[in-house]
Amino acid sequence: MIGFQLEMKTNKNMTNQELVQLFEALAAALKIKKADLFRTLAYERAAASIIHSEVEIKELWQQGKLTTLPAIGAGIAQHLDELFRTGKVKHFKEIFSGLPEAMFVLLAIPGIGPKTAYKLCQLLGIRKSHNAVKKLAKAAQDQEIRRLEGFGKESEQDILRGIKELNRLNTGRMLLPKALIISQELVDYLQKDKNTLKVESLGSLRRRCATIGDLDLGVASKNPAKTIAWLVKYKKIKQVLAQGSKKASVILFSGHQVDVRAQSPASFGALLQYFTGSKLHNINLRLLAKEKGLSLSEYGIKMVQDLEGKVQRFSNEQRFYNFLGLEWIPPVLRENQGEIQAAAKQQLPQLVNLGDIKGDLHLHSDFNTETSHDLGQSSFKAIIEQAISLNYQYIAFSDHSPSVSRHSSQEVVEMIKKRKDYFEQKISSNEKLLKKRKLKVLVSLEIDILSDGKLAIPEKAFAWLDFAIVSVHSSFRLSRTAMTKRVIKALTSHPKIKILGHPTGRILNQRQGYQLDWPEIFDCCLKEKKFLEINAFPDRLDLPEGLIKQAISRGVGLSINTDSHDVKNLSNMIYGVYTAQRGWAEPKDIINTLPWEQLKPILGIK
DNA sequence: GCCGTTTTCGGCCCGACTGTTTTCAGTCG
Repeated sequence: MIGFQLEMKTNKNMTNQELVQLFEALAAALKIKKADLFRTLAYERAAASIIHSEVEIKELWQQGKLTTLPAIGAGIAQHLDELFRTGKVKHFKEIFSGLPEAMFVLLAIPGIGPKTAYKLCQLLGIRKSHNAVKKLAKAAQDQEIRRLEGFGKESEQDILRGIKELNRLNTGRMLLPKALIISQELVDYLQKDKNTLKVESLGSLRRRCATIGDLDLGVASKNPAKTIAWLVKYKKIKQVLAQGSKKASVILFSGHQVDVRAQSPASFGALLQYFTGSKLHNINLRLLAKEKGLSLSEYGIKMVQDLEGKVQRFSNEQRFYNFLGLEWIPPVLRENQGEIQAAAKQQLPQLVNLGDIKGDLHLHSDFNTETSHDLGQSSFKAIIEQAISLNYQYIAFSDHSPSVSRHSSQEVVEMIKKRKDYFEQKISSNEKLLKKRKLKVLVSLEIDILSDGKLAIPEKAFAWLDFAIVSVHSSFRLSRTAMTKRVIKALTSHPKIKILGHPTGRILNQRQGYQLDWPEIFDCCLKEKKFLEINAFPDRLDLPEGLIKQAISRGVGLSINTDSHDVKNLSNMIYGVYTAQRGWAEPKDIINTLPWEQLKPILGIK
């Protein structure tokens, strides 16, 4: 977790995010108190496990299933039970006793760990959390820190830089496309050096996570030290944070931190594996290795028994996994969601790829539907030309429904009929081209789900639609029960409604999305033959991967759509595909991998 | 404090880099 205040205070209704902060704070406190190292590690693992949980921990508690979560055993389960019953945990209070609350705020500053945070609070007399960062910044500016024992001029500067970095982190992580662009420029630069043999992204970027913190790159190099020397000459570097013979950390003028690791080509496969993570994936891979008497590192694999410590090196990652008796695991799957077990049984999914996508069912055109939402920017013509260049077999114009507050029900019907006539006319005037390029154009609509679950268009208007998407665009704060009822009511209110658009409503870095009872939504989709969207817009990526995996395991079909509001957004499809891959999706799980003739009956089109 | 299809006890990942040190502790990934 970054940029958040770690939580010492507890209550009966703690969310997963708050619990993660609580457990990280507990681990930090245990480190100060020099508790058993492995007990500390256990709390850190519990925090990591909660981060990855798709269900609320409180719900698991209500169902008596706390210990089904990895890294939650009898001990922590008992503490959580006390927490959810009484809002307090006696044992946690003891762990925190005697520690200043301010130190847990300072921990959010990069470069400051538990020991340093504690020491600074003690030596500078910082106790309260609300102004801790401010007080620390002032002490650093007043050059007080360099006079403290164990600190110096450099560490004082580090603290100031860290506080600046904290403010940047608080503004949110980078969206995936931006991270890809910035890293590509640096990849191009690194490839210009004659020592460079190969450059690859590492970490969350290589796993194609929705948001990225720092950028990590790995270089296979004939001379790692020279590669690092070449890197720090990159003209977009604002500051070199650390530089050694194998790695360097730098900050770019854009404010983003980049970590680069260089290694000889003979060990490049091991380096890729090691720094791609995720952390939990690697921990479990190492446990598996250990069972076989092997030890993994970024240099390769060695026999634990081998006193000479000879390391079996791997130039390629595939052989690294094979050596452990596993299929190569695609980076998008390395999130400790059962991929290691699946790889051992040769049962990894055959992931969906961009090339499998045969059409886009959620596009906004510039036809003015007099909606309260954003209109599309591009014309019919521009969009079909782009669809043709992507080799699509079908697209659907799914503009927003007309605003209900500004139109009578009769006006809405007329508007939708007018829109149908407009598209019919456009389709027929481009008939030759569409036929030649085998592109089917559908007239759909993205209909608002009103707060009571009614639709923003009257029943009559469906006559002018081939099918429809429904989405929530308002009243995000309903209770889970009310929201679930609302969505199910809307989804099942007409047979032409086929897809639930951006199902969680999340906007990355901006809002969390609303609460839904997912098992109920999945059941509804199965029973009523409805589909969930994987919205490929980079700040949505919605469904998130965890729910994709659950939906697939229940047999619910999905549709990856770009929700394009401009012709250039059609290329965002790849981000939806990455997200689908992270949710273990195969082509058979995604309805728009079907050729038109097979999709047609699924959408109920004759 | 967690975990186990050889274990219910005895393991638990480890190397790079930095700063302030005279040989190492703290942080990070």
